Amino acid sequence: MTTIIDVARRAGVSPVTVSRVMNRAPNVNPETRAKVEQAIAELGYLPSTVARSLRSKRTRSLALLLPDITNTFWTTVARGVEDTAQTFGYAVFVCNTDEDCQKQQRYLELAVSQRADGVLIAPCHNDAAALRVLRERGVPTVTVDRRIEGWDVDAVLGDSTGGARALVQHLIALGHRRIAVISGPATTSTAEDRVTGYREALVQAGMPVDDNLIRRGQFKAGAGEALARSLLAAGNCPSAIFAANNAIALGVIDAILAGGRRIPQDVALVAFDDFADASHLFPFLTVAVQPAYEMGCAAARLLLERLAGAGPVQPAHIVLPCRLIVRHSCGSRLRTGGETLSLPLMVEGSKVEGSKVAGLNVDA
Amino acid sequence: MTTIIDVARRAGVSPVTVSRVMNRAPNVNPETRAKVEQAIAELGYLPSTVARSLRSKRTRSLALLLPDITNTFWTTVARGVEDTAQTFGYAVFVCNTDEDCQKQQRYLELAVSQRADGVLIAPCHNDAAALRVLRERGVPTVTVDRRIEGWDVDAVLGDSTGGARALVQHLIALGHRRIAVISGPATTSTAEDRVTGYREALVQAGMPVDDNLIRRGQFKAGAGEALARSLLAAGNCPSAIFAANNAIALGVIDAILAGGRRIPQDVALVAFDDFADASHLFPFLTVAVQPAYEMGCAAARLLLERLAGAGPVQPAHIVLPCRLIVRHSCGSRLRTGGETLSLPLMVEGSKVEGSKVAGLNVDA
DNA sequence: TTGTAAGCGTTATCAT
DNA sequence: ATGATAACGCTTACAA
Repeated sequence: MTTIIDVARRAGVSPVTVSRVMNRAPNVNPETRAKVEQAIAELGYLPSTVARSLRSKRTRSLALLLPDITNTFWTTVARGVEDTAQTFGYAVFVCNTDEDCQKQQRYLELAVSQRADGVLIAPCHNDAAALRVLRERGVPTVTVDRRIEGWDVDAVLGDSTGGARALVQHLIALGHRRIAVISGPATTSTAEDRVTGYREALVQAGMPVDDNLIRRGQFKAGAGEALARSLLAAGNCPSAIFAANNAIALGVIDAILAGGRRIPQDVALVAFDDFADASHLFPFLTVAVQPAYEMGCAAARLLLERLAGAGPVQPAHIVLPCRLIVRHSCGSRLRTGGETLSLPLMVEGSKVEGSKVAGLNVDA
Repeated sequence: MTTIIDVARRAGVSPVTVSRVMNRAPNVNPETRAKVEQAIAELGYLPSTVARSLRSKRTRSLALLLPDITNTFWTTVARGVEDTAQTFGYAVFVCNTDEDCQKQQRYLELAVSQRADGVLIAPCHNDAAALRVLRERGVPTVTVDRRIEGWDVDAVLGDSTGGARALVQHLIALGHRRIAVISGPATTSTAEDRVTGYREALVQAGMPVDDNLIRRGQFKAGAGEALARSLLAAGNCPSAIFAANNAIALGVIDAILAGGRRIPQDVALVAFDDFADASHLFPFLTVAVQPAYEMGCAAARLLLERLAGAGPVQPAHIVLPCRLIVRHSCGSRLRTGGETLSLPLMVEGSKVEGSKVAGLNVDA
């Protein structure tokens, strides 16, 4: 493969000069630059990032560890990260952890071995110990969508608590008095924040919290279905279910329909996250949508600022608001449309309570 | 960061010995190995793949270029590739080309710069010129889902022609006589193969082929919607539409419903590709499902065999069969289930004609 | 079985 | 503005 030396010879200069041209150094004679650029073009020279990285100690690459690359929420986050990174000349490795801490550990070690300049991660567990590999090496890190305990690190989050509260308030406003929640693992902040929002809505409405209506499992369709089945099989079936993410919602839909029940006539359903292009095909589903793409952008920008030595001194916790999309469905006929409400922006713990969401009272 | 020299010092051996231990070389004294392994553990040493790659001239990484990372078909392919690659100790960079040849070109150059050992690509254009960067450098390459013209390279494909034929035969068997197809760009083999299958089904049934019912655009929801709208707006509206992939199908659904029509009562719809977890929510949609995960696995395995110096001498063209999932829907009530038929396996042009699919005659 | 020496392709540093 | 030199961290080739 062509090297910088081949180019240098062809252009009649030293390798260092070629390097300068490649790196847009200012102190190069325009004529020399032209010669070199011609040689580069003629030889189709593409520099080895491997050699470059070894010498410069920067790879200009980021690692992005996601729990489920088949979930459009995560792929949308990934696009935000990639687009932003690319703007700054950074490449992104996307790694699929499958919510599996072992797999995550392997990928983290890989990221370190690859000498990624920084890591973006939706940790599969909120214990900071899992990120030790990064912490003890001082690898710049940003968590996405999830907080961790025990390491105050940059984080970009959706407003899980607020979104959950709004969804449950919506159900309450519709008259539901027996509402269940099916959430993710208790070891992820996102799952627990959504349960917290659920509780808050009930308490604020002066309703009792029945722990039997709070179920936890994986953020996966299979788990959602199993939990919903057991919930529906038990006596005193809830009139509404809040699914803590889109994958769970899909499973819940299965479970409800499999039991011969209808949505929302027999069991109402609200969910966190949307279903991308397919969203209009769920006319019955009111959802709290996170700004996935923007979350990816924000996380990448934060990380890149750190790498550039800029950025806030204190670790930043950026919380982006969710959009509540209220969908109506009287029967089962597919119908598009719905109303959109924006929840207020929240940054760094400056929670805005109440909001117009509390005033929701849309007919279903 | 800890280097091999630190480990060597700590273990009281030379760096080469550490290298031997890391690489599981056989000629290392068990006691020495133990010492070294302990030093590695104590220091938490993770070797630099950057330095390793520079010296060994192998990065143990593959580049995977996909047109749309938010489409579950592609993410499923990606998982197949990753799982297989990981088994062999290879990392995978996933790159999102967005069906944009310029973006693809940049990613190819990046892949070469990164010195990826091999490239898996669903080319956004069937002209081999776009892959020149790879070809002229002898980078081992496998195309996925799409063929290219002008470079006989390894390829792993779904049976687009057969799947399309089966879908259209299904519509014909149901009595449809005016069937439209909305396909992808004419410059992708997949789009054209599906149009070919469509034509074949019509011709075999002795039906006329009306070029006005053949529309082409992007493999995207927006394109599908626009094309379907213009199709439905024209006089002599088709009674059925064949959408050449899942993204197009979503747009078509939009267009049909927006026109106040129902599916399938007013306009029937069949599509290539499924919708992953959400598939059961499309009770009206008969689809030809490609074995996406297996396609990814097969492509990765083929590439890795090449890298290992094994594999067939001639470029291989592996064509995997599609599953036809026939879904029924008399009304608009959500209903799960359906029938599954397997199309015969096809490898390397050994097309199996006819098959039991021709005998399809399921009521809708 | 272990070690020494050299080099992979680039860039940092210093010199001119 | 340009070049000479060394070094990044590892593995290959060869020697002991």
